[in-house]
Amino acid sequence: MSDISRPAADPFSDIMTHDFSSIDDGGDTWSDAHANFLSSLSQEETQDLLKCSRRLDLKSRDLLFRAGDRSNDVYIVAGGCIRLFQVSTTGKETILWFSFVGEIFGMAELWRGNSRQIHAVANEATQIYSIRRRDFTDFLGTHPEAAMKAIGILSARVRSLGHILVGLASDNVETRIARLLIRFAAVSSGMRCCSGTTEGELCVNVRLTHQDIANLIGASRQTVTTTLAHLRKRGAVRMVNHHIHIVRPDHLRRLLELGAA
Amino acid sequence: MSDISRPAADPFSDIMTHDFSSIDDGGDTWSDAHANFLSSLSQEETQDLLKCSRRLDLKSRDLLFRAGDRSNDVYIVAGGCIRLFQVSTTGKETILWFSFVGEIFGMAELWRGNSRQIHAVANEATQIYSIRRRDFTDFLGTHPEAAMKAIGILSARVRSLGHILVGLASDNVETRIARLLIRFAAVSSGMRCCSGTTEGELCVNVRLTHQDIANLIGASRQTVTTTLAHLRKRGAVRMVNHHIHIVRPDHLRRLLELGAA
DNA sequence: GCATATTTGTCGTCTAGGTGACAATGCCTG
DNA sequence: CAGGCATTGTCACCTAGACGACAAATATGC
Repeated sequence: MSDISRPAADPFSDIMTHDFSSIDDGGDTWSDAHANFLSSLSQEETQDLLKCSRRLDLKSRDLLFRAGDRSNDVYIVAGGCIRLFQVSTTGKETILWFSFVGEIFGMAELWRGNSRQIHAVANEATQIYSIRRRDFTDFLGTHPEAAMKAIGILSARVRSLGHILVGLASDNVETRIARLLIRFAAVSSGMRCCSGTTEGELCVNVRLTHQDIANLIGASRQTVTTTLAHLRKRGAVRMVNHHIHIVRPDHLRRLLELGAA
Repeated sequence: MSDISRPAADPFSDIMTHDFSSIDDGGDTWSDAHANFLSSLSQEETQDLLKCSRRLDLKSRDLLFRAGDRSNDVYIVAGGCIRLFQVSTTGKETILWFSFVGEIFGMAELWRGNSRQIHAVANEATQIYSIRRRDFTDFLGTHPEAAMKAIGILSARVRSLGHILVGLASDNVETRIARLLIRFAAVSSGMRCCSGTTEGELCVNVRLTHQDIANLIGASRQTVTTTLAHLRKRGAVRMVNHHIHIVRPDHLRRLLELGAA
């Protein structure tokens, strides 16, 4: 495996230095949607929250939970990346979310009571803080500031899902890919690229197979391969060390503004 | 206009008696997603919240806010129904949400600061409580219980949007319509149907044109018309007073379980 | 009660993109 | 280092559903 998104030796130092607040992807701020919950808390809050957490270490592809599970914890990514997805009755996998360092996930299912709606697997070697439902709600109850932040994060997710929904309903595959790449570039801009970016280039610093992209945008793997080849031929993106670099961000952004080509 | 979803003379009495908690739509509980925020609050909380609210009366099709607006209020539906949608660059309208009596909306955009992401129009004559951002956040800060409920509602919306997303990515139009109808039947089960339902029948007590349905499920109006005609021919649904009755709910549910036919 | 606008229903026609089938390449593991 | 698995690339084929264009039926405002 390449060194893309390699978990930091000490995940904590990583969490504390992440800050994407200045990246804009035109309209929605991805950094906002993928807000770093943990680093938004004060030292004290962080301590109060993590003191009742368990650490989990996951290897790539390890399953954290599956739909139907009773597990009722909230999780925070300490290092690595978690893929959250749903499988339809026809067997098709749809990726709903990637959770990166510092992000909290599983929160939306706490208030449902019974069971998980989605699947969560480690997209690479990943470290997790696991917090029991009860501990987490207690924490929120006793830390109003943190509760507000939780509301902010859920709000961001609502907005983000809304955007994705609109895109899925009205854009063609090329546009959906363009949007995805720009968003992921914004998320991963915090981690410096293994092989350096040329001026003006954006690095999509996440390990994504064509199948992953297909599952993220609701398309078939073949179409993704073809469309990506097309974007490459036009010089909009290029492959570097098995991940994508956006050569001309404005090129892709124009694609988005124009809608379907 | 027919008497579908006619706002009650006194919206309050309506709000207080609504309770969909027993309706299940198989998997997700629509009633949960469309939780009645207002009636979930205690008498005291309700008073504290509404004392700083303004009442707005909207005629059918009145615009409450549009994308880009600076308006930063949260709203609660006192009577009627609000359509929340986004328009893509190509002019295609995607409906993200319908807010019914008692529901709160606009909340997800409070934490964004700058501007509205979506459009909101009255789907019929509608009464609204409008609460300023500041008042609302203060309210949440001083009423932890209510803050928790807000989190619960946002969580439900996240789950619901996730479901819709998965459906959009992997189901065909017929399945998406079936799912939509069942969900809306569950929501509107609280209001009794103007013309009575036969035993075992469900009434989709919402005013929806084929175009609306198309915008909700990401399809073209023509396809919706055809598919609905098909479902009618097969006896799964029937038209009563210009709204839809689900004659055989289990028929539609089977459709969902099987996935694409 | 009339005129206009909106909604429904039904055609062809056309295409984006799904599907299946392979070969080629690369990668990880024993 | 070899075999196996995952990923990419590229076909040819096919179909769900978009789109445009109507006519008919309804609703709504004046």
